[in-house]
Amino acid sequence: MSLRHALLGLLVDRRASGYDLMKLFDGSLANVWSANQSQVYGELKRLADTGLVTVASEGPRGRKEYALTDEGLAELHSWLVDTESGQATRSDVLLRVFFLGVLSHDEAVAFLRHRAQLAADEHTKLEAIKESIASDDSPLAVEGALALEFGLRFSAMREEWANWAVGQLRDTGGPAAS
Amino acid sequence: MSLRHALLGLLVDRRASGYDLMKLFDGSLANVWSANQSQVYGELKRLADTGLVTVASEGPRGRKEYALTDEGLAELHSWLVDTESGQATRSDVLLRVFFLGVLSHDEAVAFLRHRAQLAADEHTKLEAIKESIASDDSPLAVEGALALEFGLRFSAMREEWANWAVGQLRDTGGPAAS
DNA sequence: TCTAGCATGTAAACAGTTACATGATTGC
DNA sequence: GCAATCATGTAACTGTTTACATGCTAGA
Repeated sequence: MSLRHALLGLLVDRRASGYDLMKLFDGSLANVWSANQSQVYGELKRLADTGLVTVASEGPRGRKEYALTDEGLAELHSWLVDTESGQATRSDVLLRVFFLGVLSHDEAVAFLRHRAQLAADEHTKLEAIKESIASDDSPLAVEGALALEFGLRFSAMREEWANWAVGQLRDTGGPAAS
Repeated sequence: MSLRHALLGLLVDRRASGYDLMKLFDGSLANVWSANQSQVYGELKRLADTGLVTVASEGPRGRKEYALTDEGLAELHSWLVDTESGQATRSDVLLRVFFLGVLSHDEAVAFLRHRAQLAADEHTKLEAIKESIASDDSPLAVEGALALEFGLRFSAMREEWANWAVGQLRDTGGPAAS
């Protein structure tokens, strides 16, 4: 249950309404976590019921501004420090790779080339973001830069891997070569 | 909904019962996708209702062996070729990285070092798997090798990134340095 | 006035996890 | 006979998505 912690994290350095938080998800956090409206409002209500956040003020249009409580900060802290690990890796793409044998050689190559292209596109997109945050001095800049670098390295890795994999298929004649 | 396609994929080169499929998930596919018993049995029933698989034979203890139908193979094929992309990246770890500012410098460093260690451990584990599959000549060996290489590159990348990130914290004094 | 954007919520469905429940068969 | 393993299923709960529903308010 990380959505809860994402909300707590966002409330650390600002108060915000559900609406504000949704925009933050679509903005700064988009490459890392996503959430939709239903989920955000529901979770905020639950967080308020549990006392991890409070309704700090109510504005026009029924706007409710939420603020983090001490309990909420404590919960966030323990989640951050917590030595979990039980992440059941689930990769849509690797699952497809596993069944590449069902495709013809050409189809399999096209699949991998497409993957390489998607990774390259993402890399370009992240480079652009890197340029833009280099100038401004927003909060989350330090942590954002760490996450960004992860994305850059990951997309580069994926592109290299996909190109390597195309070579592998060529060498072996490929799975189910027609 | 990839579980459905994982099942179809596993049924391509063998017939299997729900029980067999669960073991396949825990075995060959464990690093790529996971599924539990309830899910497998439920999905198989649904697949049979839709005609994507059939009950090929019934054995002792109520064992039902499922086989892929032509419709099932067609569905698998179109899933493989399908140019999706809309994968909402959700990274538990990067989410934590984003909120690293809540932790003290030492805690943040410990977090990243732990990440580096986990990645290194995974790399070691995958190296061992690579040795073991080099010898035997099972089906899925070609595709499995592609997925394995992805895992090796990814774990190496994660370890390098985490170590780099520790250096970044040191340079900047770190978020919320105490 | 009217549109765009602010703002919150509910309902239904799907996906996935955990726990419980049952019973047959094989091999020792 | 007993234990291990084979084999299937149900119920309850959590998380996520999609769609629907409602209404206010600021500004052109």
